[in-house]
Amino acid sequence: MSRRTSAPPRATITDVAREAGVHPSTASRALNPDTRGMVTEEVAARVGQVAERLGWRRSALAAGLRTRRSRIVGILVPDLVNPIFPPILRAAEARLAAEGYATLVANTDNDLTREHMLVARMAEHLVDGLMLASAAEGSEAVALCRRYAIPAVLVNRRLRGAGLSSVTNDDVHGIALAVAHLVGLGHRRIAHLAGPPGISTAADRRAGFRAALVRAGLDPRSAPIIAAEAYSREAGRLACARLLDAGGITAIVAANDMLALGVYEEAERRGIVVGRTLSVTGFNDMPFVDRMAPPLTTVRIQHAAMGAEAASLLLSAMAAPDAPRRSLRLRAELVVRGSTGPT
Amino acid sequence: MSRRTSAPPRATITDVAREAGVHPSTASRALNPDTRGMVTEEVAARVGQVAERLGWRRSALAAGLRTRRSRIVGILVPDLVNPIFPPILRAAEARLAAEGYATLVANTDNDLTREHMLVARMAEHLVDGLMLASAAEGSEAVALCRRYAIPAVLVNRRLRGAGLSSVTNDDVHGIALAVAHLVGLGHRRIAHLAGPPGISTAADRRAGFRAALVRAGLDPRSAPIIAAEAYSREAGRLACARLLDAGGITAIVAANDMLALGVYEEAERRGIVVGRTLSVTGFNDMPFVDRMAPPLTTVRIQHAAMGAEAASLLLSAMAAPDAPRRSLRLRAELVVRGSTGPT
DNA sequence: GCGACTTCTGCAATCGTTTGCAGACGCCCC
DNA sequence: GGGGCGTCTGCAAACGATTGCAGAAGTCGC
Repeated sequence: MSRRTSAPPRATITDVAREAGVHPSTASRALNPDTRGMVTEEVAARVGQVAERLGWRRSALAAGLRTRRSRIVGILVPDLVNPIFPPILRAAEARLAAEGYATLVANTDNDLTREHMLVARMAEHLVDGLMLASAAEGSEAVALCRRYAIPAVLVNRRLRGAGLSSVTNDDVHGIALAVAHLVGLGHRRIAHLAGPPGISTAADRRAGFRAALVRAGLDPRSAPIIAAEAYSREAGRLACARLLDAGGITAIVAANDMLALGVYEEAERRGIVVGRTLSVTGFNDMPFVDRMAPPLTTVRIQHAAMGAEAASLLLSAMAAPDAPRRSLRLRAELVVRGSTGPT
Repeated sequence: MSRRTSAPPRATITDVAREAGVHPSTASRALNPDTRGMVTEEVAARVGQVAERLGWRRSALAAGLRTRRSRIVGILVPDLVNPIFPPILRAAEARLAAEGYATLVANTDNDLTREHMLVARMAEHLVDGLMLASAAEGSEAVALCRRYAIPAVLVNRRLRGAGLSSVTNDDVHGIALAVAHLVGLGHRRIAHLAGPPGISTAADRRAGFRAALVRAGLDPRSAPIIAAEAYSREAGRLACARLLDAGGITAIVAANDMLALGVYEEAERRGIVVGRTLSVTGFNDMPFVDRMAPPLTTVRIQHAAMGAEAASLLLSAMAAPDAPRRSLRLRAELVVRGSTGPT
């Protein structure tokens, strides 16, 4: 409203053209790397210099309006504060920035209404692509992308029938590593502290857990599985309490480091020594879990690679919207520390 | 280039106008909350319905081109993976989103060239404002903002003579809390593990350290101060090694939790028990430092408030570019845990 | 020396909104 | 009944770039 504009009017491409003695269209061609070849070397140089001297900067708005490409991509995360997202975002942003894209970031709070609004807003800004790190079941984000014809990829989560490329961890394999490790230590009564329902990582890890037990010759039906309400410390603690109340277990495979920390807390309350009386494994290898007491045995995933690959997938999808979808699964590895020990 | 457009052409305001039997300008007024009052109730309703039916979405590009406002703000951070930034970003994004702004995020890597390029890119996108969480000395970001007439605020760092609003922690007071705590425990030979030079937080905390010693009646000249090369674990460990080599100290006030963790590591290597033989304090209260071994005594800062306040300041600056600058200092509090003990 | 061909530049339309200006219309009051 | 005023809507010109088309040179070969 009240933008008291004392702003020095920015130079436009028309100014540059006039100053360089050429037509704006020629200036445009000279200034755009892709079309520079269409003008004489000499003209290109002259226009370039004038542009430099006048401090000209392309207006992404005007260019985007004409070309219908904003050179912006959006990234939706549930909650940036969750430590697994920053590395993903950082890697993705780096990759995209290298290709000349700016990155719009927004938090959905796992709130579908909010998510809807944010996707719509991004559509208004004509984002060239969307990276969805939030998609839970019930999300309309995918449908909206289709409606607005915005290329999109999923990261960290899959979604059935979304018809989108995705990059995820090999959760099944990762959990199998944890289970095999515990079995190797002699554990037979192993429980699973699962993630909240409706989230693909939770489902995959739960399935991986059962499969791994079977492979180890154990009966999955006798292995307790309890789902936490959320991927949070407190939810983990509560679920753990139920697990311990049932009794009889010597190890817990948590779906997540955050949940594993909940286990630490409940164990502390009960005077149980993690790593001795009770073995615990996490998932993600968040920063600093190597300095917990005890250091957490966990499954390390490739955060940065996930972001970078997702960015690549998105770039492909933007370049060729009709190309077939691809799903990448990134290898996970077990990091053995002090929270697991022989039974 | 090859966007094989099978895209269903989006409805424009002209389509809506035609369908509603009014002129595009009227439709524009009806669809814009600020100008809705200029048209009849009845027209507004009709246009609104048609827009809804046609699935019309305002093109932020076209609107921005005309109004010279993009409704986008940019946020520059050095490194999103540094745990203090996510909460700041999250709070800022929430506040800005509520006001209808989208948020462009980019990492500078503390690389001035990169920073320059990113600010330029954001200027191309005609951001309405910029939040700089990265500004170190020597940064041209501030100058660029002035040149491009982009309202900006600093967050977490100050910059002399920048002439910008800023929101920071009360570092001096925060460090004083840590020092007073240690002195209260009987420590007299206290060292400071300072942050890298050229960064305002490092300078403020260093100054706070000296001032606090004086206030406690100790001689600051006999208190060793060594600066780490960076705010990182490894840099902290190296600087700590030099501190311990010099000998004679019973406590270390680290400028940062990350540096404090470096102290943990070096202490471990030397068989020193943190919390007993050596007391250590951090700064920031990053997630999970409460579960370190030992739990870290540290100064808690108001991350979220910082982001929210910075967003507010930026909103003010955008609304009234010529209004006077304001500097907020947020109160810090000491959280006593296991890493400090009586000498 | 002329036609065909290539290479470079200019012309003008276009992307989708917003907004100053002015006209139309209805109403009130003298 | 007419002048004045207020309210609503239409007109057209921006905003700053891109691009299909066409014309102007210049080149080459015969």
